[in-house]
Amino acid sequence: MKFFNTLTRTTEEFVPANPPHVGLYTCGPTVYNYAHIGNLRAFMFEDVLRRYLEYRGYQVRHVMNITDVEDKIIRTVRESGKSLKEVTEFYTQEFLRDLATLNIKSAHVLPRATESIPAIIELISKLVENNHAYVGEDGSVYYSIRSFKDYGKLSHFKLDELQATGRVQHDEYTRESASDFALWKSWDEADGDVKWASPWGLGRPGWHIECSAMSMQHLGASFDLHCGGEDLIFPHHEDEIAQSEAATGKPFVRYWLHNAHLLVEGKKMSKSAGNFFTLRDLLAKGWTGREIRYVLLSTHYRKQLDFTFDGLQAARSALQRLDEFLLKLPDAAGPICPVIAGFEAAMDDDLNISAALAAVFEFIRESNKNGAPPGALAMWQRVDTVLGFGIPGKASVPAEIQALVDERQAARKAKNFKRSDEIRDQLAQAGWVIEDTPQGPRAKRVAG
RNA sequence: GGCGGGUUUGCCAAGUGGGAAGGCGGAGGUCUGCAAAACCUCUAUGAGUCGGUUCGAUUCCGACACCCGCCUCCA
Repeated sequence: MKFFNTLTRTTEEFVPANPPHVGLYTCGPTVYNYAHIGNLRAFMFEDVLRRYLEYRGYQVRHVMNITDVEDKIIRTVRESGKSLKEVTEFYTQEFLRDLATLNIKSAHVLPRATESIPAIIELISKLVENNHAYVGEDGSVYYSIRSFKDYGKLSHFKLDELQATGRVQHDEYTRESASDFALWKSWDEADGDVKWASPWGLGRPGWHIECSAMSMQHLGASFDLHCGGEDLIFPHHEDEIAQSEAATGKPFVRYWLHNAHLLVEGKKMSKSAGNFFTLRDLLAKGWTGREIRYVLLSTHYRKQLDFTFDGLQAARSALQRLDEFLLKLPDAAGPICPVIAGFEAAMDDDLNISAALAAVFEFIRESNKNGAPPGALAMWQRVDTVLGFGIPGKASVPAEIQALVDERQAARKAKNFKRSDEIRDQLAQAGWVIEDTPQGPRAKRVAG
């Protein structure tokens, strides 16, 4: 199995440090608002990654942090008059619900930054002792980028090539170099009750340090996989490497995987453009979690994805065709048939989902034409542990619906087509479609 | 300015130095009392533009055009 490693910018064979165990850390949400569809693409990619690793027999330990203390959260707390805990707990639960809607597997460990303060302080202390960090006048602690000679190895930026932008100059904190970043931010009045005691006085952790502390706490000083959106490459992940490796002297992460962002209807998602969607927005428009799942995972994770309503419609049609196929498969009994040709080869190749889905649809067409191989349903159950679309139940037709189907069939036999068409309309009203197949009528529930 | 990605059929989207997957849509067909549903078949002599290398390029190299991302707390 091969992955494109951001660190080397090449596609490399994946070899875990300690097989069959795999340590996977994925950067989680900052819980001050609902996740939007762009956020969810990242979690979808990570879900497919994890599921495929498990499919391949690895025992994955998946850790995803919840960032529950941060500037934007504090602003929300201040503006809402609620407590930090109230705000972050609410959005954390909403986030987990979104993941469930999309059938994204929950991480095994979901550490919160606010529950990891001791580990964070310990890590910062180590960096201060090592002279990789220093305490500013106001009691904030900063990481000294110049102290880490490999700084820039992930993003491939050179320090002197970094263009200073407005944000650097506007920073309210004191530090020696504009590019140094805060490990610990000293408390001020605007922070309200959000504060913890530390060797440097009251304050709160910076953003990057929490991921270093929590990932190493749960996965060790070195682990296999670390993922996130491509925007996190710099500075977030670059800074994580600097902090972690300066503290431990060991290589932090072996494979870095990053997903590209998405556009909505060809444009960058923004509230002012009116193309900003949360999952609840899409559900309210009548789209289902699995349709959204299909759209989000069907484009390769390193390619920019254009999220459109045409795409959702296409996903709906494709899934209907898949469901139709699965419903006609005989129940599994006996041996499983070989996995769809090409599926694993495609997924092994840096999760080439497009090619994998192409293999799936070729299999469907071939099976429709010449009959599915025995054990196909059991095989699909295994494939679906990766795709996560779910397998439609052989829907039981309610008795009153079946009675109408039978009555219509009797009317047809008696050539009473007026009556049979009435019943057909009636069934349509109730959300059922009749398929008159050579084997007789079949009632099918229609979506929407 | 620095670093990086992209441009494939109506839309979405793969692979590949030697006649371009797959999905959606569209067209035709099978089935049907008629439909619908379902299924089958077909649907890019051409891959942003111009050069080069090669027996041969969509695939390699070089220009150019356009689009996009990152450049200090946005997945």
